[in-house]
Amino acid sequence: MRQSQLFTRTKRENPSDEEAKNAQLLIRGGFIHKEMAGVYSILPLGYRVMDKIIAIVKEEMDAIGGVQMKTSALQNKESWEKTNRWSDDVVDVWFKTKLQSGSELGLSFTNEEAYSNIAKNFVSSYKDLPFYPYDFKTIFRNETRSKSGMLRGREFYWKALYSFSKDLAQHNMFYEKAKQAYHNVFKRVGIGEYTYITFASGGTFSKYSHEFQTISEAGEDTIYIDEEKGIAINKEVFNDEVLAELGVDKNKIMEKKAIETGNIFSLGSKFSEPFELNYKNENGEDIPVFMGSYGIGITRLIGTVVEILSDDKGIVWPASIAPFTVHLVALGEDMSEAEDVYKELNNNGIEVLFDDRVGVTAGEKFADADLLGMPLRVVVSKRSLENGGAEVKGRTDSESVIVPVNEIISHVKKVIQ
RNA sequence: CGGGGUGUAGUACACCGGUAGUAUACGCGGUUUGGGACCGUGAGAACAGGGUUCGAUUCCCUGCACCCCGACCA
Repeated sequence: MRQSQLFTRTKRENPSDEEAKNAQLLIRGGFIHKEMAGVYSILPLGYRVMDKIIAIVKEEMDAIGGVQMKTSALQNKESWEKTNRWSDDVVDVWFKTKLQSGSELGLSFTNEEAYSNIAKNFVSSYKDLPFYPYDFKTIFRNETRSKSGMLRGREFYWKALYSFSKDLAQHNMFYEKAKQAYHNVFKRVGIGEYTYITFASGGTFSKYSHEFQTISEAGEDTIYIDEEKGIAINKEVFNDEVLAELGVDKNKIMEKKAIETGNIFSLGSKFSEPFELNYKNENGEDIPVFMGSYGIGITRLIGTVVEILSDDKGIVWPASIAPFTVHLVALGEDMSEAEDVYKELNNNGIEVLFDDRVGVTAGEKFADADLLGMPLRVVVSKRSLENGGAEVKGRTDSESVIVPVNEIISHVKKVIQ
């Protein structure tokens, strides 16, 4: 994409109405636009990041048997009354509205009811199980206080997968696969080394749920990390008994603030019972389906990556989710050589943002490249050509290297793999 | 929802009970051309309502918006 065609502009200064680093940088770079507190529109650059994260999550969900679908945002009252979650006294984050007829509706704040309701139409025998539908969806929560930019919004985008199994054993097999898939996701989006599977409160059907907590001062949760075991314990369940059960030495743990970037949860029959979501077993008996839920906040993940991986110059995108792999910067009036490089990169399937803006100084282009955070910066100018080609620099490198023009493609491919 | 703070050009900030200023961004002209370069010039602003006052952007009240702390986060 040509930067001259990108309608967004970078801003030199932080917005006065954002304190959170992730929101400041994303707004300054033109990745998002704030509509109101806790509500952001995703601009072209931000959309490319979101798109890549979605692709990664989709791949991992498909790999463990997930089947993608789409549940509706508008939800009818009846489904939620079955589980006693319609009343504002029980759930205080509802956004509700009405049809012209007067019927009440709600905007999805989660998906259990929607999926249970759908599954009821298709489950009748143990032979129908298990299955694992999931979707990406805008979720609405009327939070009393949104905060921290993209980390806690009133409208956000998530992936929710639900497992429908015949019993605990079948459920557990998938649950373990899901754990691994989640590890894969966080590793692939570049925050694996900061993210710990964390034991948290479990509810009726399992002692623990598992959260994926990414270490960050911007986080709302406090966790205790056992580095050796590679696990953590959420403060909400932290006590001597839990420590003993998990075999964690109290003297070897670190207390950290963390962002809950994902969670997986055994639901058991909590939802299948009120929906009478049963199947017939081999003996013809009605048995409630054993459910599990698996969520990842996509927009929260974007904020988390920025929160963790940025530096004082701007954002540092991991190559896997960067809007573009290469930020091609043309300096000087004669951009013909840069144009050729741009075409060549495109022809080789390398995603490139081409700073072809006329009359913008070198310093400004460099500052923008740092702020926008593409993994590789390639400068083509009179000087670089005199020096033997293009200057290639990784976002976090301090020095660039000269690469002959005819070797740029192979060099880029080698660096990003 | 409790507490605290803030609302002024697109953005970030000043000042002031009596003509609202600077930077940046933007338009135009020119000089520049490797880390947000420079000169000239132009356009552009007081959250809303009420009150006090000769006069309110400034002081007071109410509302609204935004930020932060806490509570909440099934």
